[in-house]
Amino acid sequence: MGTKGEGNRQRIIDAADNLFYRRGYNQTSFQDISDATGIPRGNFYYYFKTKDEILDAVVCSRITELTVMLNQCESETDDARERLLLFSNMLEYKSDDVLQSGCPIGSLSTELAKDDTELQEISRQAFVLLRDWVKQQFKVLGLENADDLAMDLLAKMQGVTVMACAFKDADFIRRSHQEIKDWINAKTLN
Amino acid sequence: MGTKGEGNRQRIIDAADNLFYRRGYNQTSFQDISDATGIPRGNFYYYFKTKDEILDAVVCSRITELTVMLNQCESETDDARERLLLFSNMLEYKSDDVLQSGCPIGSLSTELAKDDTELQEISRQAFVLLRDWVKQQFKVLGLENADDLAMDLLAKMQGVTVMACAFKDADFIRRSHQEIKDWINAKTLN
DNA sequence: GTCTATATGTAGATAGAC
DNA sequence: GTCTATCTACATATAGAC
Repeated sequence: MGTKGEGNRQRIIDAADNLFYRRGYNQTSFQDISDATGIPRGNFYYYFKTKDEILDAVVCSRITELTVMLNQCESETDDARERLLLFSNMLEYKSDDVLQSGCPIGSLSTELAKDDTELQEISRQAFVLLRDWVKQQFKVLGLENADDLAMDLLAKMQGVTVMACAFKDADFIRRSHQEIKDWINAKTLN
Repeated sequence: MGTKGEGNRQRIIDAADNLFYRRGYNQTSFQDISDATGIPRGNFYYYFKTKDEILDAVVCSRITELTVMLNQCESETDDARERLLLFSNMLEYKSDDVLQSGCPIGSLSTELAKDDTELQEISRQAFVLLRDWVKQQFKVLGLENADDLAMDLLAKMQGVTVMACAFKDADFIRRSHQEIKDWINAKTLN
């Protein structure tokens, strides 16, 4: 029992995840999610009481995916510096999506900052995860200001994303990614 | 003739400008603008045929304001390096607004990237103005890669804005602003 | 669990009186 | 130029049959 239901629940989350990224949270309607999944609108309320709850589930899903991605970075190398370089690769790896829709986490946070405060707090959880992980890598490398460096790295990546998306400039992503890798090396190589 | 009308037109633009920034373009309704101005909804269509036209007028208005601000930077000093430093001050000067709603230009561009392509092109005009002006300052200082440096500076400011807004962190703005000023000096002082 | 029908509100846009 | 009334579409959400 419940297997079919949980399958549908996940399909709703996956479709919403994609639509929230490509069109934005406020611009995504239940009809859009219904069209993408084939599941009728009214059925959503069996799984989620409100649209906010779908957002919450989407952010949880993203956090799970990010955790998997960060674990892969950790399993690929024991060197925290190399882990940070792998993490920064995401920028160029997701280049096409970034140019079209920006950063899934950054753009959601920016959008929800203009709505109710509670909604932005939900979206912030994903940033907290990344910030803590990056901080931990700098910490392992013996750097005192690990949290500041974590904020700096995330800010660099967000800034590149915003400008590259605004100007649809893939070359800027490539060039900036290289500069970010140089910065990571400069900070962590002694 | 027309004087009262143009006054109302500007009041609509100013209210829309503020609301587009604080709530976002898509989340701002004609009713919101009506409430803010006291001008009835239906009246808007005398001045603008569509909501898109209001957006266009708002972006034009912002470009005018930015031009004034950039002219002030130019009139304050003949040194392009100092002009860039003055420009970067905007980040800290508008700190409260940035924490609450992000960057008016960056957040609008990010939002409209998820709508129709034409809308984002409208919002991009403001970024083009800033990019060209910053580029010109670097150029005057004899730097070869002036356009790259302009993109780098804008990306830095956008990144700081996104992260500071996400974490509501005024200290991060202050610290990052100092680092940006150091970067400008490092690039332009020989 | 699934789906249809519908309630209720509000969006952008229009028509036409004044 | 100004304002009211209204159109059509679509939003979130609910009720209840199956």
